[in-house]
Amino acid sequence: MSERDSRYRINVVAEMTGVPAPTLRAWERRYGIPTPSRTAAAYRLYSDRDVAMVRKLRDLCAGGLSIAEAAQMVLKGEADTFIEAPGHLDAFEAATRRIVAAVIAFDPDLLEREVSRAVYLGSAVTVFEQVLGPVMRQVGDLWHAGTLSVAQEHLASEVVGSVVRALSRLVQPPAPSRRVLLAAFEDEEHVLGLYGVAIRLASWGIRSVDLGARTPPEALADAVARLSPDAVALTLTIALRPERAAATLERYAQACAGVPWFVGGAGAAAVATRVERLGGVVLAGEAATLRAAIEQALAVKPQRP
Amino acid sequence: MSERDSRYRINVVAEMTGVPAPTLRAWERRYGIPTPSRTAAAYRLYSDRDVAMVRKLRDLCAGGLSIAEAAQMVLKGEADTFIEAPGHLDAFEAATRRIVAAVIAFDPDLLEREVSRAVYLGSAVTVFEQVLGPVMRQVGDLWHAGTLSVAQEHLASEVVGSVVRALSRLVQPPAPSRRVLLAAFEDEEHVLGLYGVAIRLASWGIRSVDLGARTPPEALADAVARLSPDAVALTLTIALRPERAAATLERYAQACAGVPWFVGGAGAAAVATRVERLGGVVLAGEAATLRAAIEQALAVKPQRP
DNA sequence: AAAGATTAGACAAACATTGTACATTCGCGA
DNA sequence: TCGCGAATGTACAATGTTTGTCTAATCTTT
Repeated sequence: MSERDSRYRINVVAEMTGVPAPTLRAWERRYGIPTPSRTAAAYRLYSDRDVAMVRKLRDLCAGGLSIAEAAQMVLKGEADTFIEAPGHLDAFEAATRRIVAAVIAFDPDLLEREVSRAVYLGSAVTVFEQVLGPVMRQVGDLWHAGTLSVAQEHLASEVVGSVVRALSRLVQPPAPSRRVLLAAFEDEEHVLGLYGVAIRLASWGIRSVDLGARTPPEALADAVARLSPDAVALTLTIALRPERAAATLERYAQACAGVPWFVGGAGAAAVATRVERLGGVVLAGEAATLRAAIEQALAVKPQRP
Repeated sequence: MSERDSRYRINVVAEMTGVPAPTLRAWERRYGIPTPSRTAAAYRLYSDRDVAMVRKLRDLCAGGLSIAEAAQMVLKGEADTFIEAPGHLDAFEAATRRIVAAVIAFDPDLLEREVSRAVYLGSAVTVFEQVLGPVMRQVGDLWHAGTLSVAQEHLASEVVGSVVRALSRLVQPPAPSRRVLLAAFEDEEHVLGLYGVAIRLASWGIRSVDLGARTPPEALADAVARLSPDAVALTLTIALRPERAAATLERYAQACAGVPWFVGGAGAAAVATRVERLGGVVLAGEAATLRAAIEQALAVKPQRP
């Protein structure tokens, strides 16, 4: 390559990779990786290769490995079977891109393969938050932009949806734990977010019961009455019809009578004030908000007897 | 498949499987299963095989076995033969009844448990045909009869649907094989039958690509054009609006231009004559018809180049 | 002189380990 | 129907490991 290898000082590398300088030194001291060259005055000079190595280590760690194992892996050259990131991307971004590319190419086999592979990239929560969630967001965007056909969007939803659903069932904590009821508003077809919530809840030891898409308020009321869940989470990505929004929300609020309830999803912000007036909680930032809200809600109501 | 020698720390495994870390240690101590390798500092390192083992134990427990029995079974390698165990019809019927009972009782935990247990009763096809299919039929009937609430129907669909979907993905034959495109009519929400078809096709070595619920004819046309499948199978359980039925069917028929296409499901009989006039095939007795029809259709069109 | 790098060592938080103990739960015989 | 004992998940304590960060003293670059 005619590319003369540029050299970076440690703080530049820290900036580029997000790994603090002291940590970089610690990695070198403890695992001997990377081993940058030095100036006459012993200042570290990282080559592009070194930087790529740091990125690889960082990604492997994010995937659940310890730094010691990651280092060993990279040293033994095994890392490439595990992650093939084109240099400047981290593993999750790369996986996301490959999956979206498979959707664009309309290649179901490739899509299956890439999605299955992504599942091994880390814990369920990580995979959902870093890969499958973003994939569906991008697919949605591309679809709205007219880049993707309806068929492509369907295919992506089907494959990714089924994997996420399977993941969410796989990680369910054992039975005697608190339970959250999940459902989508009526006319709401998108339930991927619900599975994401289920996965996150599971990682905090909370089970979820999913009623799925298009759950009418009467059904929700019925389920709440019979199951007495510790909370209810609803997803809303579409826009409620303005003239009926108030009535609809009220019916859902009544269905949740006495149980903490949350509304999340892209369409939640639009109804935030109404929801709050009805005693519900709107999940804006999702992950962070959810954690706080759930903790607060479940702290009040102790473990079921 | 590629042998991955990834190694996971105990907490990662706990999150992946939903089995708490202390329990994992207890299982290892008491039943010697799994026996993860150790780091120099005696930290447990679980391989993918170990993780799969934990999942199997977990599932077997969910299916009603004690952990001791499950462990013994997995150790002796019986867990897989157990799958093909003697299929007395009573067992299937009993499982069906227990699952329906769980739906009626509105007990999500019991439902999960019974469904998980049923999965180990036989091969994917058998389980679907003998248990999960009948369950959904009965649930549908009970719902129509007003015995089940909407919430109960939703819950059953969600749990059974996700299991069937997972099954159908699990049994997909390897890539270089003939391919059938599956989709539901627009406005059609019930896709369970499609997964059943996918499972059956898989047992004959045919892959399927699923576009899922509410696939409009344009999307189908797009998918047919891009994927050139060997056949298309559509599901219809609802009644098409009479005044639009002819036009709708025609659009779907055109979407399938040149490819053998089938219509199945409870609503198929009602449009049988029209479908046949348009060159499609109606699947009446389901299993038997499907086999014959598919064989005939795919015999004409050879393996894709 | 100020900003930034170097080393070595120390430290604390997070996480694992083992062994023991405890509380439920469940099946079985009384 | 009542308890008894085995089975099983979980808690606790004491100890050890891993790893990011911090400190102090010194040196280089600008």
